[in-house]
Amino acid sequence: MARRYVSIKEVAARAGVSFQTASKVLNGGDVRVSAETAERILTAADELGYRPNTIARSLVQRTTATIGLVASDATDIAIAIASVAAEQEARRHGHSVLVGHLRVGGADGAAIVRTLIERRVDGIIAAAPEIEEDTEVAHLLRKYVPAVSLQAVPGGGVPLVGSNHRETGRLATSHLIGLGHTAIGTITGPFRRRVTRSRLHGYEDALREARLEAPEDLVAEGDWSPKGGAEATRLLLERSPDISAIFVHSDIMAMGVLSALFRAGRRVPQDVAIVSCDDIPFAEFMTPPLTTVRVPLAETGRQAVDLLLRSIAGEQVPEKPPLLPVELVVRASAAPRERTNE
Amino acid sequence: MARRYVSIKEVAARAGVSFQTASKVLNGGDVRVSAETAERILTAADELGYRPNTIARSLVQRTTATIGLVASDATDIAIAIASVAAEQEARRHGHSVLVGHLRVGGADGAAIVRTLIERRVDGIIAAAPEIEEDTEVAHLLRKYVPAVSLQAVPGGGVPLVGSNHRETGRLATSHLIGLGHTAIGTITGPFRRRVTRSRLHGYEDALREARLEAPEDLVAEGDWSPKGGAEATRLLLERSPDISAIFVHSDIMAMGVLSALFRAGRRVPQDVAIVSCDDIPFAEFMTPPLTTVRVPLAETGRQAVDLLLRSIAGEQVPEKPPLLPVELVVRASAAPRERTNE
DNA sequence: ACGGTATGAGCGAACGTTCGTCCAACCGGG
DNA sequence: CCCGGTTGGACGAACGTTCGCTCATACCGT
Repeated sequence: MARRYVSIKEVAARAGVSFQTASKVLNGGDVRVSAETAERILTAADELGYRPNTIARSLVQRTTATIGLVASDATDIAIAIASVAAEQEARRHGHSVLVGHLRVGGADGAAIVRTLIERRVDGIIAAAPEIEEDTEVAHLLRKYVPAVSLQAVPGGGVPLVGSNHRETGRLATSHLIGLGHTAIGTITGPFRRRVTRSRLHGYEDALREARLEAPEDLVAEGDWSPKGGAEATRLLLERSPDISAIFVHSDIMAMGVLSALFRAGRRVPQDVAIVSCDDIPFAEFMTPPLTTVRVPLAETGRQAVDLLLRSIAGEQVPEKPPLLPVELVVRASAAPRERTNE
Repeated sequence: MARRYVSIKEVAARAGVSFQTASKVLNGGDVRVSAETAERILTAADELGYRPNTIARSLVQRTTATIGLVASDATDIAIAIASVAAEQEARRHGHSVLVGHLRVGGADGAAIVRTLIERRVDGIIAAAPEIEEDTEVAHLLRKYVPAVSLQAVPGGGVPLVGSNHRETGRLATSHLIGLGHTAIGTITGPFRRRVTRSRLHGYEDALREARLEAPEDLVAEGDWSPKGGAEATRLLLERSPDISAIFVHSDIMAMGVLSALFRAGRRVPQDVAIVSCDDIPFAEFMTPPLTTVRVPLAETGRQAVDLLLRSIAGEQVPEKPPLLPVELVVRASAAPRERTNE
């Protein structure tokens, strides 16, 4: 194990040139160097196993080609998909990604952002709903570094990318309405999350369009987890036994919903129709395959990076770029309402 | 938006001291400085919003307090869980994490590792089965930087952490045997993966112990995806219609298995018993809840960074630390064999 | 043969820190 | 009144690059 990096000076020495000349051919742009000298330097570098020290480079260039990603616990598949896509997109543009995953609760958001800043990332992507109300994070993001957020930032000033959540709710709900359902419940994310409220608005929009009522006891709050979905389902069933359809705010919660419905002896889709949203990779392998509104998760991650990179480059980016479109994917979990008992 | 970092020199100037003195109180250890001077420096730093430049620090200290993580597409939940745990553990120890997610196929492994090295990470964690046979990656890991791997590394020389895969296969299979099953199939990961072969060995161990045969047509190769699981299931059903139990090599594939079985009209667990492994968070919310062998994913990630950190600190770490134990979690997807048709 | 222009390479400075050494002033004791 | 020790702080050097400027040589056309 060598375990000692060789510097450009050693390469230069071996090639018999000044280290600045070596620098030019090894990295710099304008190579005003003869072909043979260049060759000599290159082979010397190769023989020595030279790897440029980007730390030193960053110091002089004052940019690190690194972006920071603060994400909620990426055990949440939707977040993971966006994160991975973001990292790959960043790498495609020559940037690396420094990640920080919030602990549950998300109280360490500011701490994470601070270390990212101290490491002089060129920009930060915030992909963590938990920090939606974190004014300290918002302040850091505004003050120190270009940033793009996947969720609202208190006080604004940070471009927001994402999909059309309201449309998501509307689409899901009107699909159920179109199927003949009238007693349509919804199992939401945490109420204080913007995305939840938007989807809820979409749900209400659809009901209103169809002149249906939206009684409060048809909505139950979940927490994005299967367990929360299951609990909310039990609550809904108890409060409104005649419910025939549910719009669930995430595929992962839908797993819990399916599970709870199964245990309660209600068949899906015959007794209860389910439409959820996200369209995570295995939505089609649930039992039954999930009808869901596809949210462009990976695309969101990529767009965030592209926007951030433009912002880093000094371009003026809109604070509210167009929302990404969503699309209904029809599978088996939602069927027409059975009117057998009329 | 200020967007310009203030350096320690500006802080020093404002406090009326040399920048080296400011450095001492702001970061350095032995503060041979009067209380009032220190106070003055601190408030100056605060007023100016000073954030140390860790890039510069890294340059002189020749360590970055950063570890690199090369992971397969963390859309795979198991990988995601380990990654997140690893990052949090690293942060707990004051380290940041630079990630790189392989593209499908994993051909860019060496490229990722190389950029990690150029960024002078203090160590690297390899969490990507795809690079199991990548000799170039192996070479880089051995030569340049302390590393820990979650999968085999060709040529060795890199500590390996992980759980007992063979025991996993054995445990799952003997649970099925204990339930009275004799025609037990298995749906594996890709054959060329070490983990697959180990679990397969465990499966065979269990069959042998019970003096059961292991006909080749009872094993079908999957690819870790639900889709692959579903296809393998159809194949198995076709080849051996009398199969009554299946050991699946991952919970995610099990989703596809469950789905395919459902479509084929086979009930789980009455007609076919399923045991899989991993115990991902929503295994208990599948229909039916999955009996599975719990693999300590998060623990693995944490152990990897602990080991790596020790290795970075210069400690000699064993190349084969003890395998983490696995444990059977009994839920509903595996029931005793029904002998109705005897 | 001469001035002008490429061409090839050297060299000083700077990036923002940390680390160790050096120095001045002060203090107390004999 | 002088001397040794302590305290508080300054200062040079180094980390490994990039960047821009300078300079020597060779080549070209007239």
